[in-house]
Amino acid sequence: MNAPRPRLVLIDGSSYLYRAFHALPPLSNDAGEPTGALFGVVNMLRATLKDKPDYVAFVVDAPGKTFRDDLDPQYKANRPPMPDDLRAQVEPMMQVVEALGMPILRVPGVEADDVIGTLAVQAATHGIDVTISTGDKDFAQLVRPHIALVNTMTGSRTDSDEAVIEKFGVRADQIVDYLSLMGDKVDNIIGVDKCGPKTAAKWLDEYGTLDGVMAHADEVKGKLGENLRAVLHRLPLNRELATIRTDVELEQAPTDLALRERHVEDLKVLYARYGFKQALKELEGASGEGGAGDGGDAGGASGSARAGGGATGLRSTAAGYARGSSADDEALDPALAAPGEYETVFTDAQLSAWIAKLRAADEFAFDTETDSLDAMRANLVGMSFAVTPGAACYIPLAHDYPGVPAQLDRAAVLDALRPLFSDASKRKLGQHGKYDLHVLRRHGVDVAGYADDTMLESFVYNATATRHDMDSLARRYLGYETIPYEQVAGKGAKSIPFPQVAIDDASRYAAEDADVTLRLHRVLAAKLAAEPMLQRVYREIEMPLVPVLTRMEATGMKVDGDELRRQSADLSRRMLAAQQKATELAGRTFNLDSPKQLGALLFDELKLPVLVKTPGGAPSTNEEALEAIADQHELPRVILEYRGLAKLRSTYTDKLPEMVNPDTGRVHTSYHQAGAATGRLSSSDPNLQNIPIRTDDGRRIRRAFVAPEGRRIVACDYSQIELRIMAHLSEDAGLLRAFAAGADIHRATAAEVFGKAIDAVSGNERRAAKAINFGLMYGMSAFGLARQLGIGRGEAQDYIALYFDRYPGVREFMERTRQQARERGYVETVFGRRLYLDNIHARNQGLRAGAERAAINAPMQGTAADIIKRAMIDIDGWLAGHRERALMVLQVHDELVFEVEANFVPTLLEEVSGRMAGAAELRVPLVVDSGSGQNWDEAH
DNA sequence: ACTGCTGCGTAC
DNA sequence: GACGTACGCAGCAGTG
Repeated sequence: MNAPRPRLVLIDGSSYLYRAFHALPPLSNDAGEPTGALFGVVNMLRATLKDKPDYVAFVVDAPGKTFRDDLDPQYKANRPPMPDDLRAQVEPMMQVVEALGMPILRVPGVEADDVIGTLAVQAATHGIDVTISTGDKDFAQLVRPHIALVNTMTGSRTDSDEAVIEKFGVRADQIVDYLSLMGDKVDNIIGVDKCGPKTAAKWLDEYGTLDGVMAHADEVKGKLGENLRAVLHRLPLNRELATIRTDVELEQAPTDLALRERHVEDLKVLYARYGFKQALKELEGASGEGGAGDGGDAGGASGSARAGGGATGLRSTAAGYARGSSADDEALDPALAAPGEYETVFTDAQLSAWIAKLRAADEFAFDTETDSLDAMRANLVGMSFAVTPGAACYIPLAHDYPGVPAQLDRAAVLDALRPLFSDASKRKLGQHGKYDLHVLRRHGVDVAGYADDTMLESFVYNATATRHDMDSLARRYLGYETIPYEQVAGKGAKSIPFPQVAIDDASRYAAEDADVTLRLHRVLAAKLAAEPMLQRVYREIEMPLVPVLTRMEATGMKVDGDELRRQSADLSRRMLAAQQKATELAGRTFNLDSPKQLGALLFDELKLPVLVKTPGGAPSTNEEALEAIADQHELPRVILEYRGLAKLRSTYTDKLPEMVNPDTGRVHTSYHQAGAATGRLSSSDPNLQNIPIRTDDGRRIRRAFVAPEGRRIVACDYSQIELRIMAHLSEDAGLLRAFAAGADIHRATAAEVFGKAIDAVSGNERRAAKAINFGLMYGMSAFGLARQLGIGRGEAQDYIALYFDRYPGVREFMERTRQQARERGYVETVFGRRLYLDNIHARNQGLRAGAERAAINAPMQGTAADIIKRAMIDIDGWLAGHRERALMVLQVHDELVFEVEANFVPTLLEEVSGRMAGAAELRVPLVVDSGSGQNWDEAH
């Protein structure tokens, strides 16, 4: 054997201090000095010294700038100052390190990482075995022969390429590229939005290096692909920032770092002072295992209040930007990005002057600032206005902090503004104005003439760009960087409510909102004007829908909270029974909610076969997987039972009662008008578009959506609307005939495909036909159909071939749609709404196939969305004369729900059905089914 | 304590 | 790899 190589341990001091601080409870000594982090670090140091390294260094950052700061002024710009409780532990830590006899390295102008990197490489090339002791994954890039990482907090050791691959999914030489893709929040390195370890590893596996990923960026589909392309230009900089230098000038060589004699007396004093009993005992020659210090106070619970201090709805969501559409490659006008001049209105004279300006204009932009993101609870804190680009004002109304300047009276200001807001001929414009309409309405101001909304302009112009918040739009269409909300109000737990934001800061932020909205409108209105069909979708569908949705949200729906709580109790009881049964069957306890633990139990311990994998490659425990092994063990069935119950309770019966607004006693969902690229609405807080209906337990939840005394719930839904649209678009003779005859479309399809008379179709055949019908609309393959029906792939292929044989128009329609997507880069709905497909020409087969499936689905899903939106606008207009008797309360894609006076039900059914059916003239009739009852379940 | 990702499941 | 569009829950790993 060779002589043992000498060993060098390089300790990443800052990393351990911070990690120990976060990982350990906030311990303190008898004098009340914080000691948690110190305790962690000291234990780590003692463990390190037990192995008796030949050389050792404790490396920490020196204050001052480094080359990374020069590369990127934003580097580490987000870092909050060190918490006081941690700062207090730094000096004691250095004293302990010193007393232990460890050399301390703190090199001005060089980050600790680079000191460690340089020493490690030098030592390794001079016959020394190096261990880097750190909790920071970035160091994985240094792993190579004779350089290993160890994390003594977790006990993990990474000492080979295999170990790096096992941990990160990439080789050590790919780590820098991997980090560049993910970015680093704490260092303020902007990576690819939504790209985490899995995605980064997948891309690097596929394309080898960062350069490879960048070269193939146009093949990556979906939002991730957009996000990747958006930050492409930054990635080389990220690589530089993430690369640990191994060539900096240092005064010390590795061999200068011999461990010195420890200073026992100093250590005794320090250990005693901070209460490290175990360490003290060891020092005094005794030994023993045991208690790791007295527990201090446990970390205090924090409020779970939603992030307050919201401004304009989407405005305050996180940044992150998407590439502009394929339709707007023009250069941006630099004048658009110039800073604005803003005025804060404190006096009546200033207010009068601004009102005069607003009166003189045809159109103005406005925005509200509030103390909550929830429009149904938010209080008005200030308002801003803009009439000409670059000039805006902010009127503070309810800022409240010590020394706050006198502000105008809120009620008086609103009274003065009311005539402007109620004048429908005065065009108002906003960004996500539905939010502001709610706020003003709740403060006694009804807005008429809400004429333009930049979020909706952007959505109609290019729905593929996923973000339509103001910050993203300003960046994309103006080249303008807005002031982030976090900059004025802080972020997360440290954020302050908007009323406490200094008026000066609030003014810059809020006035900018109105100014930028106006600038954006100028740009986007011109773009839309150049596309007459899109212009119509915007003018005739999206804008008129805004007040309709506002009314529906404001109305809300009555929910019987007590009924839901009873259901929760019942579900809990049954969950407990399932859990006990599962424990019995497993022979041990485990967390039924943890797919990881469940997978280990089923597939490792019980050795059940893995028939389904997750997209991440792990054995799946989803419903399909559990069904597949349910005949081999009792446990999977019990898990399925538990899952079903847990889902209902956690998502619905527990949560919905919490969401009842105390002022109205109802739940007020938010509809997101720019939510789904196809033009559908989405619903959140709570999402009322995914309330269960398929199982009996699920459907019970709908019984809690009730009508008040004397009223009924009425539900009207389109029958098979997307298939009817497919018939319309494909003009397939067979499909048109079936719908014209009013046939049960799945049964009719089965009769055609299986060559039988309508009456001879079996239940199973109808089920298969239904799967084909739906599958086709989603672009499903034979493989998918086979899986869905549990049949062979060949058989599934036969069904599909037979289908296309009987309905050749459908095949042609699908080919035509793909063709159009390829030629023009987009597909459109019957009403001209467009969806761009960024990946339709991707070289990557999977991405391209995905884009083709989306292309086939979008015209049908989108046309259905257009139709029901038109119906809603029409119905809302009719309901204007009947507000006391009937309210439109919900939309669920192909269904509208109303709350109606009992004696008005027949009228409403007739009117609504007629207006829904008449919302479009297609080659097939639109059929509407409806029902009524005391609750939403009965109405079906 | 907080964030983001993963796995899963609900709707149309 | 294999079915389109959403929202949201719990677990979990990572994090100065």
